[in-house]
Amino acid sequence: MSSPARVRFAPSPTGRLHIGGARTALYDYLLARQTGGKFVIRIEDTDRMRFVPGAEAEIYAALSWLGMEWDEGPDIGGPYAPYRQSERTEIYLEHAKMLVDSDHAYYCFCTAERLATVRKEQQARKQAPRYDGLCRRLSPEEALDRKNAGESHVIRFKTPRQGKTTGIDAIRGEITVENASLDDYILLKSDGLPVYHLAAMVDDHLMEITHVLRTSEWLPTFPLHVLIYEAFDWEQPAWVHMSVLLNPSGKGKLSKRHGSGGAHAIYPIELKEAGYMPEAVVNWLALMGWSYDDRTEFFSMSDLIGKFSLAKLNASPAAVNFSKLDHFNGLHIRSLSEEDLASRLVPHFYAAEIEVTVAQLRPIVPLIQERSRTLDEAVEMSGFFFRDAVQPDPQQLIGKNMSPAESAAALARSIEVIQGFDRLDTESLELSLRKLSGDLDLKVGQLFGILRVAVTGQRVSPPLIETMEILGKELVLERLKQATELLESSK
RNA sequence: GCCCCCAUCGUCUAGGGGACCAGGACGUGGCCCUUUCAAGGCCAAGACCGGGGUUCGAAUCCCCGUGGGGGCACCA
Repeated sequence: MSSPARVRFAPSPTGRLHIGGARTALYDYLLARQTGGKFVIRIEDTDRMRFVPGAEAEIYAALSWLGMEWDEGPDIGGPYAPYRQSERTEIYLEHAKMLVDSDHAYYCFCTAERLATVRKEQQARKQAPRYDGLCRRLSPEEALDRKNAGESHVIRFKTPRQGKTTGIDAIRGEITVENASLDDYILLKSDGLPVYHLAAMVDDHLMEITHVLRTSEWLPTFPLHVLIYEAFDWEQPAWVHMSVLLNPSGKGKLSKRHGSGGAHAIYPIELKEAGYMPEAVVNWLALMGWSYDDRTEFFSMSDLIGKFSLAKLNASPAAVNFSKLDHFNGLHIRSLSEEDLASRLVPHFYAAEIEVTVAQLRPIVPLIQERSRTLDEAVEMSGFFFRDAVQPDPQQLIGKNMSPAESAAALARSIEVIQGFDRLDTESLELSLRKLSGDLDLKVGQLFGILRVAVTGQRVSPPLIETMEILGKELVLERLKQATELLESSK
C-alpha cells in the first residue's frame, strides 16, 4: 500500500451527476480508501450563469446511494474549508495577483466584443483562435493605471511563447505540447471570479491533493496546468487522465439520451429508480476503463478497494454497455440474502402501487431471486401475489394446440383436484397435477401453462406449484373459476 | 483549420518481444436441464486497423497512414 492519498471529486453544479462523473468519483474513492487517505468533495461553482439549483444535492444523493462516503466536503466541512469555490473568491484573487506580480500573468482590458472579432478574423484566415496578445504588451504601469481607474479587466496567464511543456500523465506517460499552441488563458474573469484553470490548481495545491483524477477532456490544457504549478513553484500532483465514456454506439461522448429503440438512464438516481442496485452499478462502472485481470469481473466495493490500481487504468475510450449492467445486476441480486432482497424490493412494489411488507415478501423471494435481473422485473413478475384480482387474456387461457373447450375442461378437472386438498403443499400438488395432465392426455407444459395464466394472469411467472402453495387453496380456486368463466364467455 | 490522445472479437477487456494458430465477460446462435421465464451446464461463431521498419522472433517496440475520440469560451 502506498502513502495516504488525498483525492478530490470536484463536480460543478451545472446539471445532474451522470455515470461518467460517478465513475470518476468511484476511482477517487477507491484510491482514498485503499491508501487510508481522504476522499474530499469540492464544488466548483464559479460559473454563475450555468448554476443549477438542486444539482449539488443530487450529487450528494447519488454518491451516498452508490456507497461512497466522503471525508471532507461543503456539507460536512473539514480542515481545508470552505469546499465550495464560490466561498473562496478572495483566495483566487490573491493568487492571480501573485502571478501578476511575478510576471506570470497580466491584466487584460479587451472587451468580449473585440475578442469575438479577433476570433472571427482568425477563423476566417484558418488560424487557430487565440488571444492576440494586445494587453500582454502593455507596460505594467499603464496596466495598473487603467485597472486603478476602474476599467473592466481580466487576468490572463502569460504563457511562454517559445519552447515546449511536458506533463506526466499516470496512464500515458509524457504529454508534450509546444507552448505556442497554448493560449494566454483567462485566469480571473471580469466579475472577479476565477476560471477552472486557476481555481482548480489553487485549490488542489492548498488542499494538498496528491492525485488529480479527471477525464481526458483536460489533456489539451494539461500542460497549461503544469505551467501554472510551475509559476507558483508548487510541487506537481500525480496527474491521472481517465478515458471518457462513449455512447453505447461508440459514437461520441456519452450524451443525455440515446438508445437503439429505447433510452437508458445515464444518471445514477434514475438507475436506482429503474431497479438497479448500487453494488451492481459500482461493479459495472469500475470495469469501464479499468480491469483487474483476465477473468475476474464480480467485485464488491471492498473487493475494489483492495484491488483497484491506477496502473490498470485504460487509456482508450469505453462505450457504455447497458446489457452488461443488467447482467451485473442479476449477479448482485443473486448474491443478496433473501431478507436483504425482500427489503430492497419493498420500495419498488410501492412504486408499482402495491403496498407490501418485508414479511409478506419473504416467502416469494426464493421464487424470484434467481429469475430477476432488476428489482422492477421482480415486481413485474410477482405483483399478482398481492393484487386482489388478475386479468388473464382469454386467448392465453387456451393451451398450446388445444381448443377452448379442451382448455375449459382441463381447468374444470384441475379445480376438482385442488378441491380435494386440505391445504396446498407443493409435493403432493405437483404429483396430482402431473397425474391429471396424463389423465387428460396433455403434456405437463400444456396443463401448467393454462393454470399459470389462470392463476397469475401472466405467461411468465415464478414456478407454478410453489406459486399456488403461497397463494393458498381459496385464492387459487377463485382464480381458476374466474378463468373458466372467462373462457366460456369469450367463446 | 490547429492541437492533444487513443487503436485486440459487435461491446468491455487480458496481453507489456517467444508462454498466443490471442484468454475472459456481456451480447448473439445452438444443445442440455425444464411447468413459463430465468438461473445453471456444454458448444459455436467472433478481433490483434493498414503499411513500413527494429529483431532470430512482434498483438506487444519505432515511424507513416487511416480510423475513432477529445479540445480550441470571461464553461468546467
